[in-house]
Parts: sequence; C-alpha cells; structure tokens
Amino acid sequence: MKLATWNVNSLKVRLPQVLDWLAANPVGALCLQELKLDHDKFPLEAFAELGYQACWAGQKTYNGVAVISKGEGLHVQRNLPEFDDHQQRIVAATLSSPIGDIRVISAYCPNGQAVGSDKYEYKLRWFAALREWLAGELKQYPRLAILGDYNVAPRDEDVHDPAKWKGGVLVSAPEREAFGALLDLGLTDAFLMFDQPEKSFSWWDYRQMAFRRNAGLRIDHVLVSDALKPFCTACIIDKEPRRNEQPSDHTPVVATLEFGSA
DNA sequence: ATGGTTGTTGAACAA
Repeated sequence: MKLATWNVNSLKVRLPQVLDWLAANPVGALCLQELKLDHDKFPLEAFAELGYQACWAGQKTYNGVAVISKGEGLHVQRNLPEFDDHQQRIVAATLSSPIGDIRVISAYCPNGQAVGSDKYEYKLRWFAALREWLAGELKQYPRLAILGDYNVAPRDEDVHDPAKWKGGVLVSAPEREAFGALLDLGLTDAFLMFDQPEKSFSWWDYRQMAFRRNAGLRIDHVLVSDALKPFCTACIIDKEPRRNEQPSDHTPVVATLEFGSA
C-alpha cells in the first residue's frame, strides 16, 4: 500500500495531471494540498472513474486539502478543532488496511511569508495547535500517517543553498523546532529512513528556472507513527510530474507500506 | 538587481 502527498497548486488546473499520475501510480491514499477550489466544486466523479473515493475540505481561491483513497475514508475530520480558523488546511480520514485502521491526514501547513510577519506568527501558532491535536489523534489512532506540505525544510541538506536561505522563512530555527516538536510526538520523517540521493527536493520555485538548476527545498513530508514505522519499506520523491507541461511547483512524495503475508 | 513565475480574481495577493 502506498501513501502519497502532492501539493497541486490548483486542482482545477492540475486535475488531468493528477489523474494521469494516479493511473500510472496506484496508491492506497493520495493526499492533496492547495486545491484552490470551493468545497462543492470538487471533481469527485473524475476520481470515482479511476476507482477512488475522496474526503476533502475545500475553500475558494486559497488552501484546500483532500485525501483520495481506494477505500472509504471514515471519521472524517476537517481542520483543527481547537483552532479557530477559516483556512482549510487539514482533512483526516480513517482507512482500513491488513493491520487494522490507519489514520491518514492531509496537511497544508502555512507558508509564513517572511520571518517576523503576521503570517509567520500565524504559522507558529498553527503548528502548536497541530501538535496538540495530533497528540490526541495518536492516542486514538496509533497507526497514523500525516502527509503534506509542511513549508519547513527540516535540515540544511534539505535546502539547495543553505547559506543563502539561512534564517529565512521555511528554514528558520523556530519553524524547524515546530516541525521537530511534531516528531517528538512519536513521528518519523519516512524519507530519512532510507538512503536517498543528495540534493533531493520536493519543491522548486517557478522563477529563474529553479527546477532546471535543482534550486529547490524539501518541504513536503510523510510522517509515520511509531506503530506504522515498522511497515514502511520505502519513501521516494517522484520528480517526473515536475517535468510536465504547466506543472505544479511541488512534486509527489510517495511512501510504501508493506504488511507481509505471514 | 527587492527582480523573477504561476494561480485566482479581476489589481492585488499568495506562494
């Protein structure tokens, strides 16, 4: 069973690419971010034609998240219950698997704009609220994966030019601490469980031919709980969709779970 | 060089 995440930067524009990718890459669940679609404009039928179901939290113009899944998503939760916010950044659903229920969360963490800005303060408050909520989710659902665009590059190795980015938004110490506080709950960055190519990134700015120069950041992550971690056998970044015509600025990250047979 | 690109909504904002 594969779990994937992809910030599509407008599902309206990227829907054909997402459908093509799903047809070539069957998954148990695909978490999407930045739908930029009103809640009732979600293209459920297009996914149904490929045999997928979906849970989503849509919003006009900005944000919006979804969990596309082979099986039905149950106990759907939208947004952080204790955080008063109209921005649609979280959707959670329970999926069944051979080892029992797995809680799958699609997260679109705030960008933060610039260190010290109002949006940056909002980002840090949002991460704190996410941590509080996740602690409860983990108690209720020990087998949990939270996938999404965290807008945090956790290590200097996740930054194409650490000197240039040093202290800036997406890499600043408070943001990395907020991300680390999630891991402290008993979550592991699945990408780092395995040998990976150097300079592996998941996002490249549209400007200045950043993708061709591999001037990117690794800000999209798959976090697996301690109970799920032993079943995770691979995690890769699929750069192919970033080469598409009219691509998203992000590319998918895909984790493999294997449940064995005996 | 405070530039540059894309998406949404309709000149500005967000990323």
